[in-house]
Parts: sequence; structure tokens; C-alpha cells
Amino acid sequence: MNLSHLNSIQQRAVTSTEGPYMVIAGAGSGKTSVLTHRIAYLLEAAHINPSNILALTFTNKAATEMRQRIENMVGPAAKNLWLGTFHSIFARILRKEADRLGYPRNFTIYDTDDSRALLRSIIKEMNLDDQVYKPYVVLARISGAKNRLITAQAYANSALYQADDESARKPHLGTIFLKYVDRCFKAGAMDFDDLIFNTHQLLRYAEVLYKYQECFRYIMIDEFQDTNMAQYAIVKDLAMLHKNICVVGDDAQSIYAFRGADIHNILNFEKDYATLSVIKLEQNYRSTQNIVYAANSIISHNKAQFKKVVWTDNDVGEPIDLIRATTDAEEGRLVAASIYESRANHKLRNNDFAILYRTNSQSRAIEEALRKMNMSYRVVGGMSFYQRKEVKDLLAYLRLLINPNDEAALKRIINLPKRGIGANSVDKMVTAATDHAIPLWKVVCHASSFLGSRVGNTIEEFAAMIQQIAAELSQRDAYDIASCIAKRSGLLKELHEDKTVEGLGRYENVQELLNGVKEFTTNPENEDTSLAAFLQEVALATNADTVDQEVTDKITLMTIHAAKGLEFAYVYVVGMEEGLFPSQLMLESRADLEEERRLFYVAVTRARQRIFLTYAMTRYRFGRLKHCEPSRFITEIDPAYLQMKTQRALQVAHSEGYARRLVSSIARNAQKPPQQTHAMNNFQPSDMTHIEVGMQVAHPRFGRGTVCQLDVSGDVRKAKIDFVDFGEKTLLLSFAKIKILDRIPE
DNA sequence: ATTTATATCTTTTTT
DNA sequence: AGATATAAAT
Repeated sequence: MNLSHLNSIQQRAVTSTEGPYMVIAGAGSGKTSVLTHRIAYLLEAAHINPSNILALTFTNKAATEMRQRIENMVGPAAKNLWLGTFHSIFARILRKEADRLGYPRNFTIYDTDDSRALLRSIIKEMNLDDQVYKPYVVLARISGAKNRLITAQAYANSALYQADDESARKPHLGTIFLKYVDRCFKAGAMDFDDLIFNTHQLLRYAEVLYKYQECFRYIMIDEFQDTNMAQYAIVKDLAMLHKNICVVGDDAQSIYAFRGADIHNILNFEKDYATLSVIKLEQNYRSTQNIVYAANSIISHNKAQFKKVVWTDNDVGEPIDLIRATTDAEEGRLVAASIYESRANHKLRNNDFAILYRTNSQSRAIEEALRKMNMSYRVVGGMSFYQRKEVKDLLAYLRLLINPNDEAALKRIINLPKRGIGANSVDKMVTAATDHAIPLWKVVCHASSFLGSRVGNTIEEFAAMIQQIAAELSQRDAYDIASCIAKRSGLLKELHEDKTVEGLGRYENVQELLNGVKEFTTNPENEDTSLAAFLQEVALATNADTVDQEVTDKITLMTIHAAKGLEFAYVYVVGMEEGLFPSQLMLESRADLEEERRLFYVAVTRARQRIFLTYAMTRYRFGRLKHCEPSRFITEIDPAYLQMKTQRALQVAHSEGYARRLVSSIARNAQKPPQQTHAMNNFQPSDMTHIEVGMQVAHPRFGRGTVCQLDVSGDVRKAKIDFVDFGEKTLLLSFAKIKILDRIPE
């Protein structure tokens, strides 16, 4: 095994296989390389059986990449590793042992939407105000409890939580929690947190625990700073016997506290393992000096952190560029123009560029600008394929076949396409099931005895159809079953009849899902090709792991969260505004901004060569144009590493952006009824009264001309326009119907 | 039961 | 602005 390209500290991390280790790996220090080599080393040099190695990652993307790299080193043995995300590995264990917990083997995995919908109906059944008990707030609370291994009973009985909830004026949270857990259980469903929580429950059985302790002789955890308490507790249990545990992480990159990640795990790890050795990887091989030191200067504003200094031998590089735009649209244009220029001047490819933002919604303005300039890009994240309505609908049918008690799936499709089974009837069946303490599916099958024969017969017909197809589940392959239910249910027919553009797209999406099933069942890599296995994979798949290799040359757009673990030559961090990044919610809660700052740190350290920070002075949010302040994080960077783009270029861009918005909003409003003009009134051109512009406009009477000055003081909106035939005229814009043409080239 | 009109809220970030 | 939930009308 050749380790010569690793430095001595990295080599030590690779070859120290026995006993507990913690590797603190700064950004760009070759962390993934160390982990993959370590596993390869275990397999090749120490001759460990791959099925005795457990490697846990946070994202599917990280897992697949790691598996790929190991396979390149050691060959097909990599296939038998226990390598995957916490959720997928634990789901695999739970499938094997589900009956011990009273779950069916084919349990369903609820996604966030399912959980929320279930909570909504529970809250409604309890006659509680859903303004007070907002489903997503309740879910967050429940999720938090599960992540700390607190059962619903314990929660409901705890005086502490009771008092806490009462002071928050939500005294029924405990009861909701209990009901939610009960309903999930009865539906044979686990939510994301249950996959962790129930694994922990499972390991309380000594023989199960022993079995897996014995199995996992070597345990490794990637991104350890992002594990929550429950995940850590499980891993600690599993490692108890052999104590060969190696965690790799960076406290400076902990950005998932909102999901229950506990930074104390990394800080407390030392206490749990007396013989622990700590290895620090501090040399950055990725970025220029300017980038590394600027990133350090950002993180230095945080208090709690592990002692570590990241340094680099690389070139000094360019300072960080700061770009100010007038509006969000202009921000997009400036970024696109900058990429265009850099790409040509430095012989870079689209692949070398990433545009990172805080929230998914920011991608829109950027995309528009890139499209206009004909630059190819891909958006990672956002709405994934599996979140589309029509796809989820068909998936719900499939879920119901596997597990007929899946309440969320049933509710979703029992009246889709329309069968005349209203929400009322469904509610009645749910209450009947709880009242008689029988499975929901039983009620559905004998609906006429609960609801009378009119609607009852329709429901029973539906039930018969599901049962009929479910009966064939064992004889026919997954694809057959899936396409059969798509036809029989009428789902495909309904979509086919929709001839609109969107309808066509939806039809194609359903076809694509069916193709996905086909591909899954015929893929020789999959040992389990059942429909149930497919559903599990889909439930845990996310938008971020599109297996899009570098075959296509595209600019990458994504959230900073999704960018973790990646690197690019040039990185644009857009939307550097107070209230956006750091996020408004963080500013409102009295929580410190340390996690936001770490997020910024992650963003900056993705870059090898250059960073551009951009912000807009005004931005549309909720359909309103809002004034924005530059982010405090910009000022926190040591100015030695910052440079502002030239003022002149900005001044032009600045006034042009304002003028364009103003003129177009006025032109729009001129043709609309008066109550529509509030958008115009909200327009606040800060301290400017006159704007110089060079924009082409057309007026029905005077013809084509150029706006040379715009008066924006108070309510007056006058423009001096130089017309080709009539010379300079001052027009009150609200009375003029002006059409904006393209900007005149310089 | 289903369609249509009106009101309200949303934006963190992800498995 | 756009999605989603509720109320009202068919």
C-alpha cells in the first residue's frame, strides 16, 4: 500500500488502526483522503474482512464518493463494507430486527411532509389551534426530543418539559407527541429521527447489541461534528467491545446544530475515551494563503473552538473580491459577467465555478442572469425529483402496497384520482380505527359497516384493487407491479389526459419514476431488488446526491450546506446581506451567530483560488422590494484580505439598476388600476435624488430616446429623455407609456 | 363532493 | 410572488 503522497501526520492517521482516535481535520487538509486510505489500509495491510468495518457518513454523496475511491484502491472488496449514512445503515439494521420492536419488516419511512401532515391531522383531531401548534414547530420539538433519546412518555411525564411548554403556551405538546408516536407505530412507519432513535432502542437488547458489537470491529465516523447525541450514543455502544473507533471532524465546520448536531460530542469525546489519541491535520492543501487566512479571521470571532491553526504552503493568491450590486437581478448579472470574464482570462471551465447561497430561493435571480448570457449551469438541491407531487403520488401507491397501514400514503391517494371519497370519510375511518383499536386498513376493507354502503362500497372497491395487486407482489417484479398500479389506479390516465405543458412534464416524471424502478430492479449491484428496498432508497435519497459526474461542464449553484465536502477553483458567495446571511431568524432569536459564522467559513474554504462575495442593496423578498444592509460578516474579515471592486463600474451599475426598476415599475403601473401601485410606493431609492442613466426607451409620441437623468425625489418621477427627433424632453413618467428597450452598448 | 374565491404565510439550512 | 389553507359557492 502506497502512502508516500501523504504527509507524516496523515500517514499516522491512516495506520493507527487500534484503539480510539480523533482526527481533527481542518478544511482542505485531506480528510477524505485519510479516511479512504485508512479503510483501504485496514483491508489490505491488516487483512480485515470488509464486513467487519463500519464507516458512517452524513450524506449519500459522501458515502458513494468514498466507496468509489476505496474501490479504486482495493477492488470489489469495497462492496461488502458497512459504508453509508447513519440513516441508511441504521435502516438496514432495523429492517433485519424490526420485529423485536413490534414493527413490520416492511416499515415505511415518513419524510418531513408525511410527518407534518400527520401532525396536522392530530392537532385538528384534538381541536387545538394550529396557529399555536404549528406543525413544523411541533415537529421540531419532537425531533429535538428524539435526538436526545427522550421518549414520548418521558417527555409527557417530565415536569420540566411540562413547565417549559406551558410557559410557551403549548401545554398539549406532550400529548401530541404521544399520539404522534402511537400513530406512526400503528401505521408501521418511522420518521427520519426514528431511524436513529429506534436503533438505539434496539441495542438495548443485549444479544442484539453483542451481535453488532462483534460485527463492527472497526468503526469510523466522518463529519463527526455533525452527529447528534443519539447517533453518538449508538456508536459509543457499538464501539464498547473492540474500542477501535476513529472519528474525523472539524468543529469549525459544524453547521447542523439546527438538526440536533451537538458540538459537544467532539469536545467531550476525550472524556469518554481515556486512552484517546488526537491527531490534528492543520495543513491546508486546497486554498491560497489569502483564502485560508481570511477564513481564519472569520472564525476567530467565535468563542468555543478546538485549538487548531490551519495554515498553508500555497501561493498568496488574490485578495477576496467584494462586489456590490443594486438589486438581486443585478447581482446575478454581475456574477455572470465576472464568471464569463474569468473563464476567458484564466482558461477555466464551467466546472471550476460554484455559486453558493444561504437559501435555495436565491438561485432564481442568478439562474435568470446565467440563462440570459447562455452559460450552462446546474442547480443542486431545491425541489428534488422525489418531492414532486405526481412522483410522490405514485410512490404513495407503492408504499400502500407494501404497507397498507401507511396512513400518510393512504390519505394522499385514496381520492386520487377523484373517486368521491372526501376528507370527511377518511377522518371517520381514522377515528373508527382508534376507537375500535384496530388497524386502519381493516376499517378501509370493511368501510361499509362503518360509514354506510354509499361511500363504503366505493372505498371497499378501492381497497380490493390495492389488495389484488398486493397479492401478486411476490410473483411479479417490482417494475411490473409499479406500472400495473400506475395504470389500474387511473393515475397515469389522468395525467395523460392533461395536455398542458406542465401536465406533459408530470406524465414524463411518472414515467421516469417507473424507469427508475426498472433500473433499480435490474441493477446487478443491488442485492435486494424488492419494491420495499426501492422505497427505502428513495425515502433516504436527497436532492443533493444527484450522481452527476463531471461529464458535463457546468457552473454549480447550491446552498452552502450542500457544498460541504466539495471544492472549486472560484467560489461566489452571493447574498451577503444582514438578514439573509446571517439569517433573519438567527438575528431575531437571541442565539449567537457562531453557527452562521461557521457556515460562512465553510463557504469560503471551498475555494482553491478565488473568492467573490456579493451583496445587493435592494432585494425582492415575499414579492416586496426591501432595502438591504451588507452582512456584518464582511466587516469581520481582516481587511488585509479584502478588496472592493472599482467604484466607477459600480456607480454605473448602481444607477442603471435603480432606473430600470423604477421606469419599468412606472410603465407597468400606468396600465394598472390604482390599488396595484403599492409596489411603486414602496420603492425607496435611499438618498438619491438624481440618477444618471443610459437606457433606451420608446414613447408613443416622441419615438425612441435615451433616459439621461431621472428625478426620484419624493413622489416626483420625472425623467429627462433625449429623443432622436425631438431633442431633450422632461416627462412625468406616470403619464407616459414608456417601453424599455435594451441598454445601449457603451 | 367539488370547484372557486379569499386569506394567510412563507424562507434557513437536510437525513 | 407563489404556495397552501380556509371559506364560500356551486
